[in-house]
Amino acid sequence: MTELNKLPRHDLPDHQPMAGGIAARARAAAAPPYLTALNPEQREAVETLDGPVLVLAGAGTGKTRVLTSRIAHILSTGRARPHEILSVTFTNKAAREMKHRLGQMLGHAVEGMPWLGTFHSIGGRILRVHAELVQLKSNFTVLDVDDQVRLLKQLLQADGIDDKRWPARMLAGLIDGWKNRGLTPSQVPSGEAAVFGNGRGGKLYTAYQERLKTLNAADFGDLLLENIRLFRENPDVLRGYQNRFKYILVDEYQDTNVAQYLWLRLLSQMATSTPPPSPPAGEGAEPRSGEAGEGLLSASDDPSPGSLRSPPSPARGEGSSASIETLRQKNICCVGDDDQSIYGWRGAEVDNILRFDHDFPGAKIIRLERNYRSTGHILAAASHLIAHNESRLGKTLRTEDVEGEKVTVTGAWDSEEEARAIGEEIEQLQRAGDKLNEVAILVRASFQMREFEDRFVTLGLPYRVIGGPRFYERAEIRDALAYLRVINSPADDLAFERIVNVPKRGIGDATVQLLYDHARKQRMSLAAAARAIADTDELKPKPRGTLRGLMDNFDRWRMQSQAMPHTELAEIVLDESGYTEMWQKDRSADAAGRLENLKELVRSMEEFENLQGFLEHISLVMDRDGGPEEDAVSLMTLHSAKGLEFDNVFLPGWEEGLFPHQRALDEQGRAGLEEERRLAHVGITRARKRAKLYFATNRRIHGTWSTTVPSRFLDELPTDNVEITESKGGSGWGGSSGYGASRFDNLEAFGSSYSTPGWQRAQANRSRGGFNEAGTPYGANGGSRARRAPLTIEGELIAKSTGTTSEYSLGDRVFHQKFGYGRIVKVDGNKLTIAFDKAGEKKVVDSFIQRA
DNA sequence: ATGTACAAGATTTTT
DNA sequence: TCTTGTACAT
Repeated sequence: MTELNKLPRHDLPDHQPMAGGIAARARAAAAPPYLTALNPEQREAVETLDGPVLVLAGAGTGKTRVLTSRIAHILSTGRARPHEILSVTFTNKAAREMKHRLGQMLGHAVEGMPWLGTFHSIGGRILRVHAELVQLKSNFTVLDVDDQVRLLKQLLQADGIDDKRWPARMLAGLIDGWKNRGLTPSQVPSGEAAVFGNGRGGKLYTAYQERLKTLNAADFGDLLLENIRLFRENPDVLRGYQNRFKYILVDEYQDTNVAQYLWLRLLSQMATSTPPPSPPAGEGAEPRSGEAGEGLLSASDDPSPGSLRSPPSPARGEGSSASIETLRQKNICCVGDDDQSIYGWRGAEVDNILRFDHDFPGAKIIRLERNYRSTGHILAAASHLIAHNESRLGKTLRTEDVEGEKVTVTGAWDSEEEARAIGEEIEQLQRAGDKLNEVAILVRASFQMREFEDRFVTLGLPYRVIGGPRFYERAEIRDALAYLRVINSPADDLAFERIVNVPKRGIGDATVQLLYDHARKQRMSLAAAARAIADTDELKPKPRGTLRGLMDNFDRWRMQSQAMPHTELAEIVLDESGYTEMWQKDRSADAAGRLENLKELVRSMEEFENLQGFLEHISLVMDRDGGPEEDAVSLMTLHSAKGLEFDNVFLPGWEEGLFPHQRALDEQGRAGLEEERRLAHVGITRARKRAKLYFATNRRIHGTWSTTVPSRFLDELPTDNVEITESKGGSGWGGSSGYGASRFDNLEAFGSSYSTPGWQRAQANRSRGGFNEAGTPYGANGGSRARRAPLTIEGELIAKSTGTTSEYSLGDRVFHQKFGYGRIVKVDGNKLTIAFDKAGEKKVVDSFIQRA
């Protein structure tokens, strides 16, 4: 308890004024300031340090503050040292915010907290340390979505699957989903594995994993899945981490998926729970991820078998088995809000939070229900709306703030008028002295943004789009990174493929396909294949020359990278490859900006010690700090608004089909509707002072105008807290008649149609697969393959000279697709010289021939 | 190998 | 409506 006490008052978060006066000061002398600033429920959440704790924190109840204070408290009571605390958040943004707040509270002590980050970044770190145990090299590359899809495209092509009917994106989504649910290839339910027909989905998943190993790569899902496998197969490693982390803190627990849950469970050594009671969904409900997680567990070695799988003991101990006693119940603290779970569509499992006390017997559940953010009307409206959800734990948020302004609902003739009306209201706020930084427009789908952008441009109103394409996702940055990646790890196929013809050098699809065929057959990387083929007659002289030139360039750069600072290397590479030149010649409007971005990239490399370190950072963080912000309206989707707050929040597009989104309804049924409602709840609760909802009667969807109907969510708002206003867009309509007649147009008239959701059909079509036969553990098929496929960089060298001896010998009669029949006259490793009957003597690689 | 013409399809998004 | 990707011609 040292520097914590010296905390200056202004470091305390601002929306929750400290109780003033002498009494408060007296208390402050007794307790450290990070505790006195808390209300009783928050304080309980901070001070309950022993055993598992679930903090059910509603919107705006200060959950981040609870987490930071809790860490401060752990440290100041000397229960753990900074490096013994594991704190995971859901996004980088949240991790940064957390670090920032802790920095204010703890000063430089934060530097000693290495385990503060996201699930994936921490999983990635653990994996790098133990890479050899999962058959990777520690310099493995982490594929992003784009790489992932391109790799899958190759696999599909090799398998003769039409990308039209079964796009690689779809397969990527499937594999992602499986990984989120903690399923290895052998555990994918057979029904789901059959998606491409004939169990092909599962086979492709296996092939994909094999290819990743060959390339010494992992995708984001692997960061956790491989981690789980690592822990399972190496109890000593697991034990090490279990001992290391004395306290585990989890933010946004409602958004954790099964893989994250399993990872946490292993680390915290919790008792195994039985699956939640099967949902009352009726006929043939699809297997939900909760069960899938159990499948994973039972299929492999649960560290604590038997006794714990029997019904969960609600109370700890209870005279039952000693094994529970011996279980170290970790001090895990999860913070979340079931009403803010909005990522179900990508595998988040609300059940995780709903069954917390099953997983952690004796868990203490603390509710934070005092909202410090919103005024009375706003909170009441949001609460009333969310109360329509059936599956929730239920919290009653309260505020001691003033009633404030009512939530407004405004109808507009069309989306254009909606934009105009909002634009005008914002200008009015601006005139009244409100900061634009305190204004946000939250849309359901990103296509809605365009109209607002157009409007703001004409008005000259400064705005910023949040969650647009990020820095590291820009094409030029990814290209530049690809060059660096190939230098850093030559086996990085995806990077190689990306830049092999950028700038254009005349190496087209045909050449790449040839390389790919060879690489796949030989189980080597594309770069290695390029090297092997560059010496043969498979290619025409021109592409062969360019290819060899490119490989030589890479060799040289790789050599230089040892000798010079990596920033300098980057400049040289971009220059000599002709990449900079390409953009300089480009006459389009954004070329200059791209060049600027490239410079920015080189600048940002300076912070890192070497290329390797920089690339590692990129693959895990892929994020950029926004510079200082000038005063501007924020425009973003509801999803990216989670965790933010603004004085004034505009919520356009509350129409059936858009919000709730039709697709959510079709695909997820009631669950989808409830998630949409949670999204609506999140939207409204972002507002501190004013929440303004809009709906348009006509909206252009994909170019064609269609008439829309106000969202059912509008009808679910409490009348007392809502005011129905007229559109100020002033384009004739909107005044006297129409929507004003009843509450929102003729809502009642079609209200009954809600009850016939199309989702039942959708759900019936789905497979109700059980699990595959308890299968081979993950990676078991790696053994047969490893012999011929040297994993990484070494593979290059082997392919280049000898090592792999050809299975062909002198004099063999062979056949070649292009050159026809011939006889082998020389063998050099896997390179053969063949006298062809028609084509004469050619050098080829053995993977292109077969015995005649 | 590359440029152009047309068709299809178009939530939410982090790592 | 507009973007993206694929088929076709150069």
